[in-house]
Amino acid sequence: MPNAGAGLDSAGASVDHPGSFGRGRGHGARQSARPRGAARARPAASRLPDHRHEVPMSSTIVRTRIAPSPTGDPHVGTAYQALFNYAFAKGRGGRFILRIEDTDQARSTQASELAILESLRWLGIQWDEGPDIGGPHAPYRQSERLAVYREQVERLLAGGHAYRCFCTRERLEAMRRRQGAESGYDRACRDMPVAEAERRAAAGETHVVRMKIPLEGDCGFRDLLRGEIRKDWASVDDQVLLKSDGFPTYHLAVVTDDHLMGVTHVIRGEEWINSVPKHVKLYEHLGWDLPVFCHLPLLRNNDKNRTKLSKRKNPTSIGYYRRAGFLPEALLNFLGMMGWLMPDGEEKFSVADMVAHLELERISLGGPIFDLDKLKWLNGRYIREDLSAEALLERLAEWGLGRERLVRIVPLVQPRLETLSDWGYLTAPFFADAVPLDPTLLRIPGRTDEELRGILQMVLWRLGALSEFTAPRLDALLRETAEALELKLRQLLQPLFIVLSGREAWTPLFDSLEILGPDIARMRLRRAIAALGGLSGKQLQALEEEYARRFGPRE
RNA sequence: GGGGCCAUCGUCUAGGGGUUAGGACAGGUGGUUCUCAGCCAUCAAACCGGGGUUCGAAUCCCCGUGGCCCUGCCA
Repeated sequence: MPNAGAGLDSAGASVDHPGSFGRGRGHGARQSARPRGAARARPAASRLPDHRHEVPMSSTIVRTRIAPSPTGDPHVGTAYQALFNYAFAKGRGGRFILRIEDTDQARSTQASELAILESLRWLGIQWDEGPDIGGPHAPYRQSERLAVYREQVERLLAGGHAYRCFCTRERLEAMRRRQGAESGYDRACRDMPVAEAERRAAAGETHVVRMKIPLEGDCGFRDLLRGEIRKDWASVDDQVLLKSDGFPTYHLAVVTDDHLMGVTHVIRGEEWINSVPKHVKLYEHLGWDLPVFCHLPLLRNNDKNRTKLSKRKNPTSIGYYRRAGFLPEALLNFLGMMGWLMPDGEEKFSVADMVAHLELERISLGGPIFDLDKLKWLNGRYIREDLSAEALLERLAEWGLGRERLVRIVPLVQPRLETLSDWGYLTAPFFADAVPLDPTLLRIPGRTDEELRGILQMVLWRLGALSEFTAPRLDALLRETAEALELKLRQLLQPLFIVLSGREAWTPLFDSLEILGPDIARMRLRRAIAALGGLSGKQLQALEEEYARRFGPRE
């Protein structure tokens, strides 16, 4: 039993009053710190409603948020975090907020933001405040709140808690090369006289603003699932807060917005634990109360080392699951099952069940593997247990058998139909997830299998970089790709027909690809590469270089 | 390299000082069935290792080991 309250950083103590640390008398207390068994061993009678200790101020309404970064396809990890934040807030009569963290100007795109919102809507996770519907703390897009962050930066500078740093990227790179993988920034600008720094800044010299991290001592804070966590300041970097483009980094933005938006519970991925000390320090310097921190385990790949879920090894795009025919309620149920189960152990449960029964402290901490087999089983249960034939028909239409989609397919097959009954065979690839694949058919004359794998990988990357998945764009992209790879168009397209349809001939590729959609198309490419033997890390690295040479840098 | 976090069947998990360590997916076998799926039954399958505390440790503590994450003007 750690000596809880005593050693805490002063800021840390403001989460709860010291009393909530020990599992003192009777009720209340004990759920937050969970040094093994402390929380779980609590008497059943106290399980129910007592959550006062989780809220900084007892009168405050619970507010949680999902804060995705619009830099790619909507990720199942985002849905996972959203689900727990949503269920927790709703279970406490609270509010759930959607905030867009688009502070990376280079990578953020509007298309990605729209796709993320659309994916969450499809899942049925409804936010109470967000960039599309507004709310009392608008705007909910960080790129529109730059003045807010700048104000905090000024306060930090004025208080001597931050400093301007004029180091160039080149210098930083050289420094990192010199000191290897040791701890971060060498703090070269930390002791620059303020007058000099202000003069240079006023003269328009580009610079960033960094946080002044204590040189000694340590920081303690509490995680709802793990109890107290301590970290030496010596292992914390003088983190950049404001980039030279005037945008904040995650750390400044998240602290500022979580406070200003009244977020009471920060429920997010475990990957952030190491950053909490910086955040704690910012809360302290800015004079703000800490929220409750709750770090959820990371979803893992089904590989030997259980690495963090990645699109390299797993479908991670919500859009893929949608197109592959998973029901949103099954996907949510499955995500909810990652680390948590209903109190009675039932595996099939709805979001409403979760809202009614979720207790964050019952989440298990081992990183769960996102196991497609179990997801399929669960999805099957929903299909056969919850839907009448009539309702299923409805779902099929919504999914991919609706008139608006069929209307697009008909013109492609019409020239190829001898009888109406050819329809089924010809269009089957539009309505499948995977397609039967005979790898022996996959080849490009004059190229080795390894070269073919590389070509498919580069096509995969190119498709991933395409902002608009439409026939004309695909046409242009694939012609350009063939040329860059020194292939005739038909040499490139021929294997693509096989990869995408499982056949040597199909409906016209560009149009078909558009209808098929990026998620399924890219999945089939990945499966084909795997069927051909896959690519090693070394090969991928070489391909990245070749790709950069031929098409420019990726992402 | 440094730091943080984590550790029950192959997988998701229950159990948190005394249990035949329970359930589910996947796998095996059998039943039902025109086939398959489903459904039912059944089998196999786990407490990372070593110390300590204790009458008793999967459970509490320590040390290992392993895994993950962080170590960016990404988030």
